[in-house]
Amino acid sequence: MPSPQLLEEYSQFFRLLSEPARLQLLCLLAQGPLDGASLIEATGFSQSHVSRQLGQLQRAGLVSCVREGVRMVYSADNDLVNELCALVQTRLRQRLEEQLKQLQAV
Amino acid sequence: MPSPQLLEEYSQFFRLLSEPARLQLLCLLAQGPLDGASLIEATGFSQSHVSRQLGQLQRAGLVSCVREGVRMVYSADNDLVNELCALVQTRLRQRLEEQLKQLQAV
DNA sequence: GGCTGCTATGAGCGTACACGCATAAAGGCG
DNA sequence: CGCCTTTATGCGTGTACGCTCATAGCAGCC
Repeated sequence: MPSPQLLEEYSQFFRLLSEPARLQLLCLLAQGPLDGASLIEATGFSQSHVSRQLGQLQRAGLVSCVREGVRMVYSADNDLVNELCALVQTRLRQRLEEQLKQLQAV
Repeated sequence: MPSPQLLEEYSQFFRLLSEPARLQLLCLLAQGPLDGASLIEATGFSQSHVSRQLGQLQRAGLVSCVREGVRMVYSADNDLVNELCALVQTRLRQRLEEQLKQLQAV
C-alpha cells in the first residue's frame, strides 16, 4: 500500500495519460521526434493547445525538446508509455474475452 | 500508433487511475477483499463517495463484488494495478535520479 | 532596426466531475 | 409486516481543466 503522497504522485502521472490529446501526442513522439507544426497537423488541434499539452508532458519529464533554429523538436525520451499501453491493451483484451465467454454461455 | 478509438479507451482507463481516491481503493483491494465499511473507515471518505468510485471501478472490470448477507465484499481481481504502479514508480525514481545528477553537476 | 515565422502564455468560457447531503432500494431480523 | 443496516443514486455545488482567442516572447533574415 503506497503512502498518500505516493498515491498522489501516481494519480497525477496517470492523469497526464487520461487525456486523449496528450496520449496521442505521446504516442506520436514515441515513434520519433517531431516539430510543433507536424504535431499540429497530425492531431488537428490548435497551436496553443498542442503547446500547452507538450508543456505539461515536459514538466513531467515524459517529453524533451531541443531548438532547431526557430523550430522546436520534441521527443519522448523512453518507451514507458508503450509498456503502459501494452499492459492496458492486454487488460482490455482479457475483459472482452470474458464478456464474449459470458455471451456464449447464455 | 493506436487508433483514435483505442486512444480513447486507453485514456478512459488511465482516467480511472488518475483519481487518488479510486487509486487508493484499488490498492487497498489489491491486498485482499474488503467490505464497504472497511473501505470507508480506511479512506475516511463519505459512504456515497466510496460507493460511486467502486461503481466506476466495477463498470471498468477492475473490481468485482459479492453479496454477503446485507454487506457487499469488494475485491480487485488481478494485479494489473500493481504492475502499473511499479512501472510508474520506476519512472519516478529514474526522474529523481536524473534531477539529483543535474544538481550534483552544478 | 523592422519584418516574418514559430512557440509560449495570460484571460475567459464551457464542461466534466469529485464530493457531500438526503433519500431510495435491498436484504436480514423481530 | 415494520424496523434496522448497508449500499446505491438523484440533486446541488464548487472546482479543476480542456480548449480557444489574442498576444507576448524569441530566433532568423532583410
